[in-house]
Amino acid sequence: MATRNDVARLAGVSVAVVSYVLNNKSFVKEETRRKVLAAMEELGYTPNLTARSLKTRRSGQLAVLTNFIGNPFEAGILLHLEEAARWKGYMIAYRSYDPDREPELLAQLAGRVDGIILLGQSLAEATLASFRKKEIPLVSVMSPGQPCSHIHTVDLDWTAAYRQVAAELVRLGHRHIAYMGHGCPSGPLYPRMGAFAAAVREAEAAAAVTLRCDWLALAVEGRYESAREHLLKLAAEPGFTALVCANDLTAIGACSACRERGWTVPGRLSIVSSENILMVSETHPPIATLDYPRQKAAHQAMELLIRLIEEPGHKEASGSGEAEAGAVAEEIRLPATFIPRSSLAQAPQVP
Amino acid sequence: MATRNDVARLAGVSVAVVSYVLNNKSFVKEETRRKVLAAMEELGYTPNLTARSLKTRRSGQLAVLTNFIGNPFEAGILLHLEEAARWKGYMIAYRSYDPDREPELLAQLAGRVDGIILLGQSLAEATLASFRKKEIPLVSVMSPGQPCSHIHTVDLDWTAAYRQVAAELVRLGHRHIAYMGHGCPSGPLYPRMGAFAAAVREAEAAAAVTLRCDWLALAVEGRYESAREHLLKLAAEPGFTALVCANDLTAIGACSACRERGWTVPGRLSIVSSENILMVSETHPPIATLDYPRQKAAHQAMELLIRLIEEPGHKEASGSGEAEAGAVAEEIRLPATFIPRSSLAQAPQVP
DNA sequence: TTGTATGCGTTATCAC
DNA sequence: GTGATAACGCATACAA
Repeated sequence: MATRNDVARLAGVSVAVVSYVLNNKSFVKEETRRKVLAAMEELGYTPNLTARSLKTRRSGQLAVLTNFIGNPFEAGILLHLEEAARWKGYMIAYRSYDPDREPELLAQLAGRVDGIILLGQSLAEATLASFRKKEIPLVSVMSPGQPCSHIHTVDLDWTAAYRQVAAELVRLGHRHIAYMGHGCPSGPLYPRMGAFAAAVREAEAAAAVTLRCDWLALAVEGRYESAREHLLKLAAEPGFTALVCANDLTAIGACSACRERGWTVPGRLSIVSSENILMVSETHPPIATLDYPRQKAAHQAMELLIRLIEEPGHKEASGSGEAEAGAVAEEIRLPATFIPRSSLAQAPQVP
Repeated sequence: MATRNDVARLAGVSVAVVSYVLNNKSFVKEETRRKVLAAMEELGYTPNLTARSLKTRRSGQLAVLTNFIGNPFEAGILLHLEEAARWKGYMIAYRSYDPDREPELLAQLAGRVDGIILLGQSLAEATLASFRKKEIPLVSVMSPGQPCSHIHTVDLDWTAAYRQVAAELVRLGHRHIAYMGHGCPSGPLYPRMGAFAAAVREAEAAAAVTLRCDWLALAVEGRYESAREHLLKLAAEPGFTALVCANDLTAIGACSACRERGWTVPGRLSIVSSENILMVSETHPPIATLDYPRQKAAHQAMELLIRLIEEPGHKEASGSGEAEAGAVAEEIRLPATFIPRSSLAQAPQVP
């Protein structure tokens, strides 16, 4: 609407002075500053951020990519990401992620965002290379489903977390455990399965027991329905007494499926979940889970991303050459807190 | 990184031709087009969207403002808004809304977004006037807490919706009903209270009965805790047999509070909720609720907003003058579907 | 302390 | 069919 020219004319100064005032340069005479401010006020002037971006090559915007914001877990992370970004003077450009639309990604983001936060998505190497070439840094909250080269990551220390869970299950006498994870290898739930497997092996060694594990991979979406179907399959194998879920939505579905089948929780089946969204404390019974410190994860990721933006060349940019030796991806691992709730109990005696 | 100039040089053409190719002008010689495309490919060129915005005065970005994306309801709307925006070629700039930061709003959004979606927030009149002056259209999904002048709105037809609920409650013998709403008049839950009051009056007239209503206004955040506290207060008044909640999060909290107090649902108390987020079908008992067609609401709002952007002067802009006669705010009302579930039953006999 | 001039990467209007 | 060139609104080096 009103431009810097209009302000300058009204205040009787040059356009440069208006800029100086806007950028709080201290050398502007106080009287001039007041005149300029008055003019801006009168015209209802606001600087055009687009023009500024063009000049400064900084948009002040950060992209957040996730494929399903409907999960309160992801939404909670977005909440805290936005909060952290705002404190640092950035805005969030939210865009859902879909592998089919990945080719467009670059064109839609390049020159519009200063950095990118991934929520556990894995990007094609070609895409990653393009972003690196354009020097758009990228940080992932939650490890990408598939290992991606040189992606900075903030995530829970899943192995340590599941170590606690496995130990607790063993202590309570559970010997046959099912893990309900996610079949889609590009999604954020995938790495959790591997971590659980590792934790189980350690637990066996430590407690000198043998655990039998079933791995249930959920089909892509509709976690509730999938949880139901998979529980049915499991019902064919009567030995198992505990179920560990890769996320809370799945656990809630499993819990509800148990009720439908007449299985008591934890009488027949103990359930332990992961993430600790608000709802799992309000189910019946409340579900034991691993608390994922979402705020801390979001803030650390944001801090890292902004550092990469504002101190270029610090990491990644070795600049020239093909051997990106300097490009060591930072990997921040957060500790989880195990939240015991009444969905977890002693294993029932099996005949 | 690579600019249009680089492409032009490499392809041995002028910058204009590159533009022609990008904009699919048909008059470009096929051979030239191929040369240009090859050059773009080789350089990994992507048009700078910021520069384009500056020139075209269109950013292709739409702001979404909400104050609590942690609620799966709001998150679900965001999801569908993004979806609709994407189909139309727009991106979403997500920003949390906080009355304290409203003054900054204009400066952060002006010139960066082509339009704004509010999620039930009410803005100060001064802010609204500024946006109108800058011709940034604004559509609200859910009615703002406080009536705002000339804001286009898409929301549920709450009066009609609660009419169904009230009739059902009366039919089941309930005569003393509590409504748990939201005390904060600027939030999206506030208008629902008024709608329920109206519906109750109608129900009384229609069924020739007298209903006693208690109104419980929740304190700002932490709905679960608030739900607990207010239920305690209600306990002092033993007569009531039904509770209607303004949203599902509240209802889940209330349900859980009942369990703690040893009140059975629906034996002692029937609960009806509003919104129908995924979780309320998985609680124990499942909670009867009003389904809010989030996708439809989001899509209609987005469609309206984009129409306002792309057909300026159609609405609002009578352009000059003070009497904004043409500025009739559109108000789209969606029908709700009542979802009966087992949290709702016959009223118990009271002594 | 302030003004002038240049360029950021586009689009769009002209000429040629 | 294609090539110069002038804006868009801002930041800033340099001159005054």
